[in-house]
This record gives sequence, structure tokens and C-alpha cells, in this order.
Amino acid sequence: MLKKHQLYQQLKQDIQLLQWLPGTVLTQQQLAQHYGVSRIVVRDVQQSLLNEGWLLVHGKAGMQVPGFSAAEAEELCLLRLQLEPLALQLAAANISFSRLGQAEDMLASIDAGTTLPAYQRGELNWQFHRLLYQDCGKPHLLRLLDQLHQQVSRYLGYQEQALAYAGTSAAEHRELISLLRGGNISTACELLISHISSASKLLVQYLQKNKAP
Amino acid sequence: MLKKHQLYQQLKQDIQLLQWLPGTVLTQQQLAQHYGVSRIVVRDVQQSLLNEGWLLVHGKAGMQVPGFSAAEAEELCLLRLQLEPLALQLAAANISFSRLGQAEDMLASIDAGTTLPAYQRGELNWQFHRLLYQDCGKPHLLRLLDQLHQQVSRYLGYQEQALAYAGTSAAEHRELISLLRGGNISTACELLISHISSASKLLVQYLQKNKAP
DNA sequence: TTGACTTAAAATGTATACATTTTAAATTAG
DNA sequence: CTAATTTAAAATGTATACATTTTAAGTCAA
Repeated sequence: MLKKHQLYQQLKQDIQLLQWLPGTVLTQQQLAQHYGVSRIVVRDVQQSLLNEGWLLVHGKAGMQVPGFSAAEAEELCLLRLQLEPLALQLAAANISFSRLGQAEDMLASIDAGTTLPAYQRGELNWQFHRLLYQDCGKPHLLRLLDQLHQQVSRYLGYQEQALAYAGTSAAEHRELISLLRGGNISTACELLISHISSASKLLVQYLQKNKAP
Repeated sequence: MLKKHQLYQQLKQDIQLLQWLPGTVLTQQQLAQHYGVSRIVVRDVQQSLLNEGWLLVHGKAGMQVPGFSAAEAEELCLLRLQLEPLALQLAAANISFSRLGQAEDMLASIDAGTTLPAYQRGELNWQFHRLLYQDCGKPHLLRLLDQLHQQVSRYLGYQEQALAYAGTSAAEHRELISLLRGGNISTACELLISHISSASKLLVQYLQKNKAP
């Protein structure tokens, strides 16, 4: 029988992989029955997922599976663009060679994982970025970035190829490492900006073409 | 007997007004007994307050009342400074005269409320700012700003006079309105930046002098 | 037919009881 | 005395049962 954290992971993944279609209205009882847990567990998970944007409140009863929109994706990317360069700039002053090494290891994992599903590659990709920001010394900023990533990652199950390409531009990642190793912080921030920008544009364009569900 | 939302408000206020001292470790049972509700209600409220930073996880059992630090305050202000001017810039393009009127009404309320406790004046002050950002068309951005404000507001119960002064510089507020009415967006953003900056500095200095509990 | 009212079903909120995990004190071997 | 182990108490996790609220279908009068 599923426990709280397992249900959390499972339901989130099911939403991401469109096992529950956007617009669907779910009730606590429905979910409790479907996943074989008590409503108490569902309630806990429900509140977490509501906070993280994986579910929306739906009137006075029920929760709704959110859809996708180019406007929302654009907003999320705008916020990333506003905060991630700041995090990089702050972290760059403190970053150690061992941290850079960790990041390089992560790049190797990404290279090795070409056969993984898009949403898992997206996760690795974020973990790489996250390592670069790790030493910024601003826990609230990191928390916000994690939240933003979560919300962006909701789109990764939806469109397989567009972001699969955009997120994993290995050359830019390696260039970032190299700039940080050389202490060239401002150039690194600029590269990060263009890196995020171009990924954003691809995502938004994809959503504008393929009318979102 | 208290219901969920009432307990949420009450516990939050009790934390803000230092009825529970920073560092205190609370258990579900303790709170359930103290406020006369069942643990289920406490659990719901607990998770909300954990998400919003009014409580911290404390190991595997219990939750801890957070303390205050100049570093945290500085980080929160940095984030405000990074996001609020953006919100204002985006909103300014769409803002209507009726919205500006609402904001002016809010200023009148602030003027009329000089006898209110500091944390209530802080709330009105935020509602004024919030109105200026309202039309930015970016719901996620507004959500982040609300979160940030919540976390800053935790400090308002702590130090009565410092921010009571800093937050309510009526002249700057009116100047902001005037600039927006005149369509002078970039100057308005600059003023907002210096407005937030000076309030931030006061808060951080206050915390550095009066060693936080 | 429409619209307001009634009422039954369904969903969520809340309390209690039980299960599991965690904590920390007590005990004992080394 | 120290450190590891046991064990009881306390805290949280989970399930079930009951209460309240919400929804929506159904009825009836205009």
C-alpha cells in the first residue's frame, strides 16, 4: 500500500505524463480509491501539489488538473531569467573546484542518459544548473528556483522533443563551467541568460504552434 | 471551537507577536491541546505554515518557530528588489485610473490608521504596493511577491518602530502614484527601487544592532 | 416552462482510535 | 565509565467513523 511520499511522487508523475488529462476534476475520494490509500493521505498530498502548481483548486470541492499555456510558460521563463543569473552571480564568488567537478560529473550523466525519457533528462539538466547556484548562500532564492523548476517541469512530459533538445545543449553547459573555472563571472552570467532565453523561446514557440490541451 | 482557517490565522499571529518564542519546538499534540482542536486540523495548518516560512521542520518530529536574522531579511529584500520593479514595469503598461484611485484610497487608509499596531500598518502598506502590481498580468509573479511579503511581515511584529517608519513613507507613495498617472514608468521604477532599498537598509541595520533572538 | 424550494446524495471537514516511527531514558556488557 | 542495546513513552502516520457543507437532482407552485 502506498504511503504519503509515494503517493506524492506517483500522482505528480501521473499528472506530468498526462495519465490524468488537463481539466479533469479529481475528488479526494476518487484518488483515495484509485491509489488505495485513505483520504487523509490524499489530503496531505493534495495540499502539497496545490502549493506547487500540480493541481488547482476547483470551486468548493475537488481539484483540477492544470492545462498548458504559452503565456504561463513564458511567465515562468521570465522569472527564471530574472532570478537564475542573480543566483549564478552570487554563487560564482563562492564556488569551489570540487563543486565544479560535481557539475561536470552531472554533465557526464546527462550525456550517458540519452535514452532516458524527456522528463528524466529535464531533471538531470536542472540538477546541473542547481549545482551552479548551490553556493549562492541564499536559501530563499534557491527555494524559489526549485519551485519554478517544478512548474516548468510540468511541461516536460507534454512535449517530448522540443525541450529535450533545448535543455541539453551540452556545449553551452561546458562553456559555463569553463568560464566559472576561469573566474569570468560576468561572461558566465551573460551566457546563462542567452542559454535560458533560447530554451524559453523554443518552449513558448512549441506551445504556440501546438495548441495546448 | 476553532476551525481550520481560524487556527491558521491565530497561530500565525501568535508567532508574529512572539507568543511563541523563536526556537520553541511545537508538537502537533501540544498545539491541538492548546488551541482546542484535533490533530488533523493542526496538521493541515502546519503544512501551510511550513510552506510559508512561519514554521520550520525540526528533525523527524515537531516544528520549530523560526528566529530572525539580518542575513535572511537582507535576502528577502534582495528578492523583493529583484521582482517588484519588474512587476511594476509590467503593470504600469496596463494600469487604469480606477486602479490608481484604489491605490490612493489605500493611502488614505494608511494615513487614517496611525494608531494601528505596526503589523497591521505593514499589511496596509503591502496592499498599496500590491495594487500597483495587480495589473502586471503575471499570476505566478504575484504569487511569489505575496509569499515574499508574508516572510518579510514575520519581522514586523518583532521590531515595532523601525519599519513602522520605513514602510510608510507617504511622500514616496504619492510620488509613485503621480509618476504612474503621468505615464513616467521608468522613473516610477527607479523610485520604487530606492523606496524598497531604503526600507531594506533600515530593517537590516535594525536587526544588526539589536541582536536577533 | 420557469424558478424557487426541498431533499437526497456526495464531497469535504473534523474527531477518535489504532499503527508505526521516533525519542530518550534505563540497563547492561565491555 | 563508556558505549551499545533494550524498552517504554511520546510523537507522528494512517484508517475509520461521524458531522457539516456543498452539489445537484427533483418537486411543486406560479
